[in-house]
Amino acid sequence: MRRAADKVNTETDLDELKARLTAYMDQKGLRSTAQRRLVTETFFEAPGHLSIEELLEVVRKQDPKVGYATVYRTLKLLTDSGLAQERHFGDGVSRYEVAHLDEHHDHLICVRCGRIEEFENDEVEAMQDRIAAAHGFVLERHRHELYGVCHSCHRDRG
Amino acid sequence: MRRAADKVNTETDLDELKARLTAYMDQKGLRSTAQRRLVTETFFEAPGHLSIEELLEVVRKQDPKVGYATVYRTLKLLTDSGLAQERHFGDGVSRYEVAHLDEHHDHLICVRCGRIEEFENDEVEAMQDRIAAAHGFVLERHRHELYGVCHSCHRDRG
DNA sequence: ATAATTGCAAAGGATTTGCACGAGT
DNA sequence: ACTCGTGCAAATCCTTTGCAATTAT
Repeated sequence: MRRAADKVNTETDLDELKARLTAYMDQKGLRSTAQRRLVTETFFEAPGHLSIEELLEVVRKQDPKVGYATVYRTLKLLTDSGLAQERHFGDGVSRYEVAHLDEHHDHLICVRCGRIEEFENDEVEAMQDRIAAAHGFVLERHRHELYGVCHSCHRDRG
Repeated sequence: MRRAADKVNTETDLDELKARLTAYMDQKGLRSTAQRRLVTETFFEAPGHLSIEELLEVVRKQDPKVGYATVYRTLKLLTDSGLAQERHFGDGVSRYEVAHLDEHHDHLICVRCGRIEEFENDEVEAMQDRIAAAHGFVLERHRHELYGVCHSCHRDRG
């Protein structure tokens, strides 16, 4: 089990991600195009929690002709294949992060500067299962976000 | 401290809510109109987690001429005054619930039928404070949602 | 009277979709 | 060849806003 603090995807992770994507696309009869390769690799290598707009900006440095629709469609493909996860932090835009292959984590969001940190807590996870069970629910997933003021913002202006 | 299971607002709650709203409006120099009274009372008496559309539907049974904008604006007023809270459960619409005056709770959402239940767990709350502190955050609020299959959906189709 | 509120319709922002053209298999 | 993918623009969905008419104070 990796720790949530390991933010950067290693080269091995990247290979693993690409392999999974290829497998998924083969199985569905989908095609490997230059745009898809560009978008997916950019996404896999980028830091987490990007919006479509942010991702497109990076992508266009390589190929300025790529359109919004392609990025939306490619992220949908990644989400469907389980390699990306869509997140909403309340600012109206969808953000995506690479699905970590062997861990689960949640988020701390600074309400002043927007910085996003990750955390992971097995006790909370265990408690969630118990809560769900007590309500007769079979848990599939959850969302757990803590909003507050991060250390540097707190230092800077009380 | 009331329990999250007490879903229906009592008559006393209703009076308290109205009193707070009146106080807020007086202080801001806002006016009491027939539409506002209708929207706010409908909202206060309705079960939690309504979308604007759902609320408007109920409101229009009393007065079919009320428009979307009025409901949006009134809910904004309620949110600003602290009497309503806006929620997003991932289906693209904003939902609102009456701000409970003396409790905090989170949500369990059935991914099949959309049913929403509430839960409350002090241990989890305490843990959140510790997690935030460990990351140097001062916590303001959080979001904790459990998505799964509820008992009746599970019974009905596995 | 004065200023706030309403309802409509138009504008906004994010995301999706239709379609003709282009590219992968 | 055949089908899927792309890029553009138009369409859609939810929400906000401008404005003239209406209403509360």
